Amino acid sequence: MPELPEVQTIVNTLRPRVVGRTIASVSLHRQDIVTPPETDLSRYLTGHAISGVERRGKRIVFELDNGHRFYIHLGMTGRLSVQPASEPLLRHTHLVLELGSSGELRFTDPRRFGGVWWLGDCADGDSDMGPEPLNLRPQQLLGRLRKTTRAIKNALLDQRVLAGLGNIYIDESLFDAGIHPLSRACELSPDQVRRLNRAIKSTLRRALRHRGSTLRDYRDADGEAGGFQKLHRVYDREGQPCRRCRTPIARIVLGGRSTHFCPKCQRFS
DNA sequence: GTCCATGTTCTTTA
DNA sequence: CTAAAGAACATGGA
Repeated sequence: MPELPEVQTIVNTLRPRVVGRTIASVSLHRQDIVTPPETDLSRYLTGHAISGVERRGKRIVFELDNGHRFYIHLGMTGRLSVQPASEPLLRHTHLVLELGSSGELRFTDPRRFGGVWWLGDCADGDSDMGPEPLNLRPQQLLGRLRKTTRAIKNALLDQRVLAGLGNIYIDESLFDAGIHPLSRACELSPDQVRRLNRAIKSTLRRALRHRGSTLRDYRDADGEAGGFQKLHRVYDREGQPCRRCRTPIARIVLGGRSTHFCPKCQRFS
């Protein structure tokens, strides 16, 4: 469910409700969502205040008053919500942090592709991730894309190339840039890369303005759905007319994922 | 029963 | 050896 716009919206809604709060107690219903596996989360978290919440790629990074950090990744179906303790727990709620008068921070994830990663005082846990797409220079993008012969769609799915894009926003950005998803990353012209860089930023900014896309599960920390799915131009629109030229949107499978594009607006080159 | 799903990581192939 | 493709993970909805 979560790509950069959804994760950022969750962070924005979470922040005012958890920053400054002290974790009174921890209940972990499944140890197997925690990495490293033997981490004693309860011992590390109980009694500490949350001093900050930030997004890095698709990760939600929490900082404690002692400088220790951990992050939550939502995988495909993960949700974070802040609710009064009196609200019934959703099924598949794996972690609950008791925050006093603020209520409880709950992590729910049916498919369990998500989880909690303990970083402790480790300075960086993100050396394996690419740069943030919202402050990216076209020259940087060109430098990273030039190193791989993969289809541009597959290259952009790789979080080591760019951090935060996923299946929806890649399809939407490639449409905006007029680039065919099968184009080899290393063969894009400097002009195409400039257009792609602009398209990624404008797509993400528009999605952020609409608080992300809710296809099924996604909700922000207040339980609100996003609205950007109504503005998708290609994602999940197979067979429907292109909003620019009326040609039916095509769907192919790339990197094991559905890939949507307009065969006329995104010519193969 | 079938196929599909907003993601990542491990394994296999070339 | 490396890069890229494919399978696997777990659950639920159509």
